[in-house]
Amino acid sequence: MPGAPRGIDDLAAGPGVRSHRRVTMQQVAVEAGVSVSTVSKVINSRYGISAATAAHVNGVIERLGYETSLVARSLRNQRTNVIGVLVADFEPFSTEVLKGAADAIRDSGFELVAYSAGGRVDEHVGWERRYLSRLMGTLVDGAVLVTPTVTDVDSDGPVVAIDPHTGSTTIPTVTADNLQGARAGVRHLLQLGHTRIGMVTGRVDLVSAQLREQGFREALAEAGVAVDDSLVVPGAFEADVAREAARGLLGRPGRPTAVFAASDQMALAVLEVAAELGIRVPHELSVVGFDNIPESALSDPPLTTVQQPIREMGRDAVALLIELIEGAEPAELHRTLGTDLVLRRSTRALGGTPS
Amino acid sequence: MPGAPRGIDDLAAGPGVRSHRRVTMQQVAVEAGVSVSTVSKVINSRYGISAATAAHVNGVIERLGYETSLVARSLRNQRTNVIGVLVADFEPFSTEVLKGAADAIRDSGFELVAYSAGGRVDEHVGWERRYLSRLMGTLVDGAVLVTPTVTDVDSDGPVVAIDPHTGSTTIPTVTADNLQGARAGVRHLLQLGHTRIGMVTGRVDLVSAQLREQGFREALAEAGVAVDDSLVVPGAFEADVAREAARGLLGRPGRPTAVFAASDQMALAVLEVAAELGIRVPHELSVVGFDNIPESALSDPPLTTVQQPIREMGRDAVALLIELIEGAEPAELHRTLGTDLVLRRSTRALGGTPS
DNA sequence: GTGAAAGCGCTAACAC
DNA sequence: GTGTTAGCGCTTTCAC
Repeated sequence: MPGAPRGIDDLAAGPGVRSHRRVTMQQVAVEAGVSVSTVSKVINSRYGISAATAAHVNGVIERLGYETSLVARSLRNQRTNVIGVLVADFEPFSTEVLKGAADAIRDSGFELVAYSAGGRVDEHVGWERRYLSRLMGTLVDGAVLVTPTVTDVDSDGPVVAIDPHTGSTTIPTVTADNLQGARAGVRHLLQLGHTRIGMVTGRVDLVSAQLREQGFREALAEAGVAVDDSLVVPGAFEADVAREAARGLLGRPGRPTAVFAASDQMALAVLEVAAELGIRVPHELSVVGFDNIPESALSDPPLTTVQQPIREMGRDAVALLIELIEGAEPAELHRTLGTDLVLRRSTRALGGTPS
Repeated sequence: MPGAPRGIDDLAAGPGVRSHRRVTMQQVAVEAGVSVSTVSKVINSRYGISAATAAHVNGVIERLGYETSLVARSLRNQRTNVIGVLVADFEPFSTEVLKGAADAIRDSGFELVAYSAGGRVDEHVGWERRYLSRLMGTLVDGAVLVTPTVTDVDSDGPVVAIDPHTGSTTIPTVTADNLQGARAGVRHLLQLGHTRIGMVTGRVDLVSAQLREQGFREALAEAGVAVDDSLVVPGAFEADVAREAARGLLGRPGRPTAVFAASDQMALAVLEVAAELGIRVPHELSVVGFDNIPESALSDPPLTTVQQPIREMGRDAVALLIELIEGAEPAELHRTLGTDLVLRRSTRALGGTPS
């Protein structure tokens, strides 16, 4: 019984009838009086279509406001020309990465889609794996994993990790020179005469966090300063956690004269806590961060920090991923970008004269 | 066969041998010795499956690491349980929105995907329309448009706009009380004794920008202060443009004693230019922003600004969208959230004594 | 309880 | 040049 009021039926009733469902190629074909495959060929500029037909079909497409369904096309083709970026949450670091990724995507013919675990990372370690298998090969041609919670992803397509998990051996990575960076940051503190230096560490499962702590320890050892482990507190790369840690660190007697935080977000938290406790920065406390996120330049005082080229990392990761997707053999599968110490006003010589 | 950890390769014994492609339901079915439809029923917990079969199939799924293809499922079902957020670029405002959206998505059963035009908005006005028709009804069940470049979207599904384009009549919107907010900001300046007040305006095609300018003019009129149109300069909600505008505004003789910027990003740019020109803030220039993005609290001096609950706007937009998707009749289709003046240190009484 | 078969919207052989 | 046909991986009647 032809009782179903479906869009296609409407259209079959006569031209010009617009239903509320999305316009399909089928409808374009009927409306243009040609076959679906002809429409498909017109859309994809395949050979073997007369100019007149092409023009006519394009007219109908225009008139009906037709756009190809990404999903249907993806199911049919193995290629989708979409790159996915998987981030745990939208915060300053991942946002910078996203900007870099967007830079790299420009004029590449790819589109960019970001998936967020919504900050629920601790509850769902390994969420990337699930997302990856549901998307890869169908929705995206490849993916960039930002600070992933998993080591190896047995993915069905190219994957590049930014700031990878510890022990990632197989997947290509883009990362900053965390060891050198941390060393430089701590050396700076040492040169200013500080010896009682605290550290707020990052997410223990990330290579970057481990290397930053290692750099901290090495710089201290190099200067013949013994590490006081009670001054090394966990911050997990999260502002809240870092704030708590900073309270413990700064609220106690014999507090450090300087703090190295494994990320700017955490360094900013240290700054806040210092203000809260009436500890003047840099007069009574020097603080060095890591990342050089935009916010670090705007803090009071502006943060001395180890800059890593986050945006460039996003750009490189996507560029590398595209090479992989295109089947090229990239020269290097593990790219490490340099870090620089950015001197601002949150550090100062121990016992220095007031400015 | 002992010691074969590659489930997929084992399975490839039959027809359709393709080693590295994703695991399909078909493969699970073969491996489990059942039909595809049975596997589908197990996955979707449909009735009519024996506990034994379910357990067995689940075991195979586990072993093979199978995950359903989002694309294939989307093509078949009308529902995808995915919500899309379309942003022009990843910057502080849209990122805050994204965070709010992520909040709202939690435990809703929906997933969140962000699409970015990659900052190429000016080149591609109306990009949302294209994305929308390619995604809606297939990839996403609904979408949130952040500061869209288009008025009406003849979309095939629910759409909610945050900070909409001028003249949007049909689509539901979530927005802040821009008029009141701007009035409050400018009144604050007037109360401090300023009368020569400049303004850096926003993207002219956005309702928010227009209302902020209107609020500026109304507050001035209300105080009996004539608007000097040469003091109203376009900033387009972009830091670069605002910087240029600020240079013109502050570099000239007879510069204003106060500036109201239609966004924090632009206010921050004004701060930078002031520093560049050696104009001390707030001593020689008061600055009021709009948004209260995180960065505004960290500037030097911290920015006095009109706060709009960006994150909440993201949350509300998604909540509203979900109602729409679920077929509910939302009580209100246009939600306006309150704004508050946040007093920090970038404003000061005209001719006030040094602190 | 389970399987066979149709079909979502699209593309790519291959016919005509 | 253009149409016909066969699926991509999945869900869902409807038989058995």
